[in-house]
Amino acid sequence: MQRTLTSPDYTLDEESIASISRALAHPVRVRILRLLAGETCCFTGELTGHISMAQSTISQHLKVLLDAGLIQGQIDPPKVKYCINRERWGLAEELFAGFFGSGFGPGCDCE
Amino acid sequence: MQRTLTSPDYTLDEESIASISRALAHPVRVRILRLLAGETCCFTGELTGHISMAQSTISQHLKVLLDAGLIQGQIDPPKVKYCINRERWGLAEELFAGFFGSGFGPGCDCE
DNA sequence: ATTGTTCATCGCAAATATACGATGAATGAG
DNA sequence: CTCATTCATCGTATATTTGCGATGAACAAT
Repeated sequence: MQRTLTSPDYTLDEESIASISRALAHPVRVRILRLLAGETCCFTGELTGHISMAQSTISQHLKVLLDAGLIQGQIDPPKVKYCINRERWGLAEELFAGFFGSGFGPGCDCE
Repeated sequence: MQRTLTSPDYTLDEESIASISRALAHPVRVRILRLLAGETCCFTGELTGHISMAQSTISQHLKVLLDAGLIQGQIDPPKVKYCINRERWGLAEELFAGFFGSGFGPGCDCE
């Protein structure tokens, strides 16, 4: 499937926001990030106990978060410890704050 | 396709973040929101000029943003004027700020 | 009534996402 | 070496997303 008819000229910011959003687009991934960021940071496969999904499915979701750069893994045999990628996390925070915080044009007379 | 094996017990916040994220998960929708939020309030037709996608495709993306509540439409025959739904926009801003701003657990010793 | 403009919706095709069980790889324990 | 544990990956099935052209609905102007 092609993405557009002609030009795919998206801003880096636009691509980044879309990319991070795709990673956040499933509630279970939001849940995982919450667990990692909030409570007991640096979890392992204890996620499997907290989430009631097949282990393979959770692993897939972790991969999505990894690919988005939002988390990082660290092998600690025979387990793997995951935690938030603070750098990327902070970048995401700024990106979204800037996006949602963008002002409204002066001529908006809707509603 | 089933969503989970057993419990779908997601928080309202988790669902909301996932839902809004799905709407932001395509760069062209981020672009559209930027145009609506930043510049002036737009008619659909002006978007057609700015985006180089089939009119039907743009209309579909607008529908996604509408369903997510991020924008609102106002008919002004024969055109339709779209603009940001400020209320929802502000709520999204808070949601994401709270999410990304959530602190890290004291025990994070990763990396 | 007919035409033109603007936008939404339908129908199709292809790509992605989601979930699961089964299997494979890596490692520590015995 | 063999076994158990932990996690990733493969293969499969189904659902959703994305894109387009074609068509439909609403309305203003003629």
